[in-house]
Amino acid sequence: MRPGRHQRGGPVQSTQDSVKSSAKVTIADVAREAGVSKGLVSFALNDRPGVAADTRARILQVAEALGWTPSLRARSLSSKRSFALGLVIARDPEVLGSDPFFTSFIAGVETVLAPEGLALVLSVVPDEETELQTYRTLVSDGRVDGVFLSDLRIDDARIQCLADLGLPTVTLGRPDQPSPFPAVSIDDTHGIAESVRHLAGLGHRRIAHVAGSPAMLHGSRRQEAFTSAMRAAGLGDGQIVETDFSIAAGADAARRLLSQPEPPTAIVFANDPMAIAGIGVAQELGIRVPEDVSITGFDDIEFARYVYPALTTVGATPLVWGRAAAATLLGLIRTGGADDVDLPAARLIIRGSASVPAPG
Amino acid sequence: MRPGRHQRGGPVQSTQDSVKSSAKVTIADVAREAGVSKGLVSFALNDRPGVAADTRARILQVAEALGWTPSLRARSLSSKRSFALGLVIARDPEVLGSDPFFTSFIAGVETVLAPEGLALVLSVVPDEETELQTYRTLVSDGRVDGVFLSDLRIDDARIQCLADLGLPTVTLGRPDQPSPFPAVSIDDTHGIAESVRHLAGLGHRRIAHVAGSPAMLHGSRRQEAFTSAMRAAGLGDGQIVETDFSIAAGADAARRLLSQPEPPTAIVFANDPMAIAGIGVAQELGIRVPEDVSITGFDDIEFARYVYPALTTVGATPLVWGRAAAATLLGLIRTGGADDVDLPAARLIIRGSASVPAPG
DNA sequence: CTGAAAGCGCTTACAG
DNA sequence: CTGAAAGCGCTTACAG
Repeated sequence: MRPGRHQRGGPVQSTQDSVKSSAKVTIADVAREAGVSKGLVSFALNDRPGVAADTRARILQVAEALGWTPSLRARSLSSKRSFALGLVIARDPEVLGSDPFFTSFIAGVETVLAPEGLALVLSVVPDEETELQTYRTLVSDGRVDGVFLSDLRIDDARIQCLADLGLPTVTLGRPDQPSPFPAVSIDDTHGIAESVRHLAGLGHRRIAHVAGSPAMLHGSRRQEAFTSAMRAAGLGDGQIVETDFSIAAGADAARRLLSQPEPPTAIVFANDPMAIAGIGVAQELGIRVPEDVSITGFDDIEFARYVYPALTTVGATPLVWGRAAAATLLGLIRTGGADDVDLPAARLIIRGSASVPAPG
Repeated sequence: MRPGRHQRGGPVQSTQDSVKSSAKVTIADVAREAGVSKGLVSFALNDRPGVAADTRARILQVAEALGWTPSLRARSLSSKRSFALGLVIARDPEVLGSDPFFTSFIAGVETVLAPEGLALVLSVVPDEETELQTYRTLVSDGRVDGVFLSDLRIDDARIQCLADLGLPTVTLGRPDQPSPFPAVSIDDTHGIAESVRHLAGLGHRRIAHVAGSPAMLHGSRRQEAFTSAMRAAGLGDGQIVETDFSIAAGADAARRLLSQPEPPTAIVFANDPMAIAGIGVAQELGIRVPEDVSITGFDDIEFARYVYPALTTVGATPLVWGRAAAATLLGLIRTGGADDVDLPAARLIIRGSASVPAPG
């Protein structure tokens, strides 16, 4: 079949012309039909006080009968709202693809937005400068009524930027600086500490950590959690290799750690994709998992259950996080304030990739 | 630290009041300052003919000086456009998370939308009925000027729905029915055929296929490609297990195939996540990859390079696809018509998971 | 080539 | 509790 040229409204014919004609009903039609003013229809629609109960009922009934849907565009212009929330993701798309966090997070967000008639505007940008520019454009275009701020960084410049823009924001996690925005957080240090204790309990002494980026809050926080858990277990500081959270960097780190004269007997990875790459590297080097080296991850992505050996990891709940963040942002926008939310800590899920170290 | 309550505009103070005051500049200010009518400013902004070159230059210069950004909301209301494109994804979020297709696709879309000042509205819905309802809402709200239709299905009801709604659409792949919409496609049958030929060339005779959902166009098309390639190689029809493309189903299928008395010596998986699960299952069963069973995938997700053995697979290019689809949809919206686009066929990428079968 | 005016479809004070 | 009117900030025929 050769590529062809398509015009709008081609071979497939519309069978529902009623849809199109009914799309033209306006508030004026409803007002006339109900015998009231447009203003009153608006009041009834928006549940504002000052409309007699029976009048309101009649208005809503007429609206229903006429198939009236208030024009979002007109409402936006006059009320200066956009009925949409924004999420800007600044990551290399290649890296992004291997991290299922955002798709689950977005699915969680949608469960609260959809029933409210709100939309999600998504941007994927290559770097922080573009991200800041995107926020400015989003605000000057009036595209969104608020945004989610993810992947918090050390001294995150985006917080001041969003505060300057006056854009209602919810941060995913608590920033390391004064922030005017509510934070929806999940404790991830607990899971790292649990991982270390689990491995120490199995008898491991040389435990290494493949950390995420120290410039990112969850990277540095997990690294700190690792260090203090190691000390608490009397195992010293433990060897640490920092990465940018990417699979490639995780594989490199694993290769470096396992190629040493005295390699660790266990490695705690800061996320699942790196841990899975770590399993691959070990196998490639002829090092058995978990007999020769135990491996743990973080996130519990779906792959974790299906690689071999199945990955012992910390279970994050991005869907729940998305739901909570959306509810909080909505509350902030509607009431002008919102409380911080602390989600239940992520817990260790024990599978096959960690076991007692081989003797010797 | 205890959760606290946040008000808008808290401790962080705005340092750029100019931003806020300049946000109030309207077309009337520009018109007055430039000594012309609002209409003429609008004409100049939109590059419409009928404005003297020097007048246009003066207007744009004044606009620049005043820091005027035309109000998207006002433009939307009067021009009946929304300056946004939509993507609705109907998948289980868990399954979605393991498939990096959409994040890369979206990144590709963004590269063309951002420079045009257009936004992407994203919806993740649980099922087809909700998806259809989402399109209707998108249209009646005037949220988007067009949408991308992905994951094409056999007898896809969404095409008629979108045609009825009169919503400009680009389909990812060519539907199996008359469609009024341009299609942006990538040939994936070629890659499957290449996989079969590669395996046959290595000496495999018993080759199985873990197919995707037969209700989905790319699932059934890849399956047909497998069958005809097998016949062309004189290897019969080959054993086929159908799945829903999920990792879990892929693992089940692999387990079933490999637990037979006379298991296949090679398995062609319809996507990478299932193939990776297949490698895991084989290892779990003590079956060596590729010595005892060769495995190939489809997509070339990032993980494919980092599992062990690295996955021989077919390289898809979702980023390129996103770019082409966005360009096509834009063209359709602006000119009322657009040509189909055929992207270069996905090609086989040879890595370590497929080799000559063990003798015997 | 340019201006004055109506219109897009709502919301929101302001009167009564 | 309800109505009449102005306003949100653009675009678009219609005149000239």
